[in-house]
Amino acid sequence: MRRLIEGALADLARDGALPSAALGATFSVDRPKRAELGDVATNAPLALQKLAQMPPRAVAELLAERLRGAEGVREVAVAGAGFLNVRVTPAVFHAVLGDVLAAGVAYGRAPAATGERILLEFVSANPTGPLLISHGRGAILGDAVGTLLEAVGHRVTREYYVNDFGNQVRLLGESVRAMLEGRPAPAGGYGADYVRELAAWLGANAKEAVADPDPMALARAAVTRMLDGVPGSTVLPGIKTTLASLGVRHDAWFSEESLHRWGRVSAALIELSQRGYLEEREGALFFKSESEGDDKDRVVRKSDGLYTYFASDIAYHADKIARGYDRLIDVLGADHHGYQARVRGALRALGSKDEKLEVLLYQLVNLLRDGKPYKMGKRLGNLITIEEVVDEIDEAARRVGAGADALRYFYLSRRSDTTIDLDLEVAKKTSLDNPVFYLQYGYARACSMLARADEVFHVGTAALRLTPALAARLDQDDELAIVATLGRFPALLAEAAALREPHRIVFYAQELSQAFQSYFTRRKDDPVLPQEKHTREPGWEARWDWDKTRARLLWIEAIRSAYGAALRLLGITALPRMVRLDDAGRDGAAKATEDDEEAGT
RNA sequence: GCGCCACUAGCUCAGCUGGAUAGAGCGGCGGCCUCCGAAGCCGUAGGCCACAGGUUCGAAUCCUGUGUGGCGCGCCA
Repeated sequence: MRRLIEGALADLARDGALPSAALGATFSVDRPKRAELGDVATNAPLALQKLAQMPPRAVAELLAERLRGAEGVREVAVAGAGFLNVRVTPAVFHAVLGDVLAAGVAYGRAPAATGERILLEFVSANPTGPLLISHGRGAILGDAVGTLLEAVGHRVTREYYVNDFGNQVRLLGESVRAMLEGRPAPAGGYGADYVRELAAWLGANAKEAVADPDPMALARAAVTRMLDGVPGSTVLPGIKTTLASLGVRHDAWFSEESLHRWGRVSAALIELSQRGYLEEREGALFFKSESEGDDKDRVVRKSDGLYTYFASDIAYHADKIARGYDRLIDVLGADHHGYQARVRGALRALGSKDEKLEVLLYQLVNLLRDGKPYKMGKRLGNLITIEEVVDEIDEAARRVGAGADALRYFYLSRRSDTTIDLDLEVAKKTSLDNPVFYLQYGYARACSMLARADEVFHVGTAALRLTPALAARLDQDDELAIVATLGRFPALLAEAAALREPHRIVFYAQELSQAFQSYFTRRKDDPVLPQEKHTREPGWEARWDWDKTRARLLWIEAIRSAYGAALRLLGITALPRMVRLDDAGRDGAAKATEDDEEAGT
């Protein structure tokens, strides 16, 4: 439709009816807010008025004249100050339906590997403790952004940067050692339950690391356990396991320690030094990031001779560039936003284009309990892990995966730049009222109708073809409105990917589900499939309008495809059917969970 | 003090690359199951879009300022 309008404008310019300067204007081509106005609306006349130096209504009239008679256009109306409302022919809707049916769950996707090579770094939580509920946001956001980018044709490497070097890791090792020897944890060390479990396992299974005089040997063994988990432990399932249970995937695990081991850190610093970006002051080595737009210069080597975290970060980003990516995306929590300037500065100082780096910042998750701030601390021993929240919801919903779906929905349904309040009590109490189940229910309902059509009436959509005659049987406004919604999906997906905003997909899926479910409830008197009251009359089969049924089944199949595509992008399970939890069952399940918890405390 | 992010219905949030009468879920009120899944649907009440200026034919949307809240400003990671 946009092409049609652009074409019409170009024609007008060529004919001299419009100044060619007017072609530079940007305008919208959308569905009007009120469906009765038309199928497609554009504000082009309003947007063009300045450049065209004509009143908008005059532009609108010219454009309307040009569009009338164009293929697919049924009716054009000039409205308001200069809007153009267009009604399209049924053929346009049918073409959309054909596209969706042909593409299936791949609907809306661009051909693979047609875009940029992107390195997407996310989570990268310190491997000194289990993943907490607050880490979930970065994990799920990063994963969903990765999926979106892939869907529009980019080649994405998802990477977890493992901070297995430096103070924190050393302290983890020392805390384990202290635990093994019955001493209290060192200052700033770790003393939570999971360290006890970690120490017990390492003491029994990693004798070489325990015996090694190098304290880093034990620290490294501990990090490996934090990532892989302690077999059979619920306290320490392992970061990789937790991410897998959320459906979060990484392609690569990049070790910070390896940068040091292979001399990458010193090499990067030498490079900076040769370019005149390093300066020694008071015994420490500074990177002159202030000259590259940072607030102040940053230390890369402390006066005690040890490199800072930032030093490895320079080397890490230099390495990413060297690996040949077109774009580096770092998904970071808002508490790291200060990093951008210095890392950007370092890339620029190393002679790379800093525009390659894109920082996707997400605001933090505020934990509340009964409306009051809930402070978590590794030393307080009150850590809320992803694992435990997910398990609890799984149990309440009586399905493994329900917790991951609920958490993914929770995090993905909000824009990344707003702070989230997560009330643990409310989250538990309302886990079964989570809107994610609404999304899944709509999908299950579509599947269930298709299955019933196939099994009971032997009308499988796989064997059906959308012929023009069949397509013409879809003529109701609400049916065509949903087709129009399906038609929007590819553009929406492209936009969501470009803006790195998965929440747009959530709201789209919600809208689709709502329109779909509303349709069936409102049309109880005009069912797609024959009902009992029809089938008990002899000879009903000859009287039933099977073509209408076939047309609508294909329509449902198309909805199911787009719907499934959206859920897949979000990483939310598309369930072909959902086990009904009646009110008693839901209460019972919720109650059982509470009881269990009390028993466990 | 400086920087980043936000402020939209009672609550949680969409809408923000300017466009027509600002939307959804939850909660409130009132309806709808002998028939395609009621984890559903329909209706209804509820809004100085934080505030003040500015730009514009047009501002929830862009700019400036103010207020409130979150986060950051280590020779920590």
